[in-house]
Amino acid sequence: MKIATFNINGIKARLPALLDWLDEARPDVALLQELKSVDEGVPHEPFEDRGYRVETHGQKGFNGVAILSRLPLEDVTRGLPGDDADPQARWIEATVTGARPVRVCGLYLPNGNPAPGPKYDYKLAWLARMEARVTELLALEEPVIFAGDYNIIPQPEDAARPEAWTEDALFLPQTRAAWRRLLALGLTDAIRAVQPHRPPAARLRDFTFWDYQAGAWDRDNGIRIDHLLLSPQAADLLEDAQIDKPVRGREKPSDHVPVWIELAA
DNA sequence: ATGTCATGAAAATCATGA
Repeated sequence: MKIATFNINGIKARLPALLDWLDEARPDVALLQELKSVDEGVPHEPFEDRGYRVETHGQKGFNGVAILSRLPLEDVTRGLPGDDADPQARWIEATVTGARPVRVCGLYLPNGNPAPGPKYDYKLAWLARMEARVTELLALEEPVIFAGDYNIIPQPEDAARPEAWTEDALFLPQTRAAWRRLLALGLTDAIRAVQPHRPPAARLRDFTFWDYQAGAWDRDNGIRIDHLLLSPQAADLLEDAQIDKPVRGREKPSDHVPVWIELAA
């Protein structure tokens, strides 16, 4: 089972690039973020023509997440539990069944800038709600995937220029501490789990986002903020994890690229 | 620092979010 996450930065603007990538990458499941559209604005036909069922959790203008699946899909839920008054569409779950069932959670974590401030407070509160939901799902002792745009740079080696991010909500100590708490619950960072051996001082350059501004892509001035975290039972099935970096260099690209895993499931 | 992009409301520019 191949599961991908991709922040597309607008379903309307990105449809051609998204379909080109789907046709070549052929993931069984694609978790999309930043639809920037209501549910009714997401076309189904181009995906259904390719064998994908479409489940969306949209919002006008901003945010919005979706699950595309070529495998049987059930028990779809929308919204991150823990605050019924939160109107932001940033979380969707479903169970997909290949050789065995896998619970997939697609997430678009708040950016949090400027920090400090109310937006950063929302990011930290959202992370606390996510910890609670992760804890619930881990108790099932089943394969579970938490994939999406985390808006978290976990470590200095996840940025080309870490010194430029020290005051940023994506890299502040509290943000990184919340990331470490997630891992401490028992989750595995898929990209880091399968990377080839490198010397400790190596610049890893496994980036997933390059700003549109200031020639960031041309300079490879990127950050790694799109992640797939795996429950222990999912990590046991992990066969591969890759970043589709060349997608960033194509025509009319998103500022993020797809990241995917292959599971023996 | 920003050399950008997408969206929506308002009305062919601007505010917002990233």
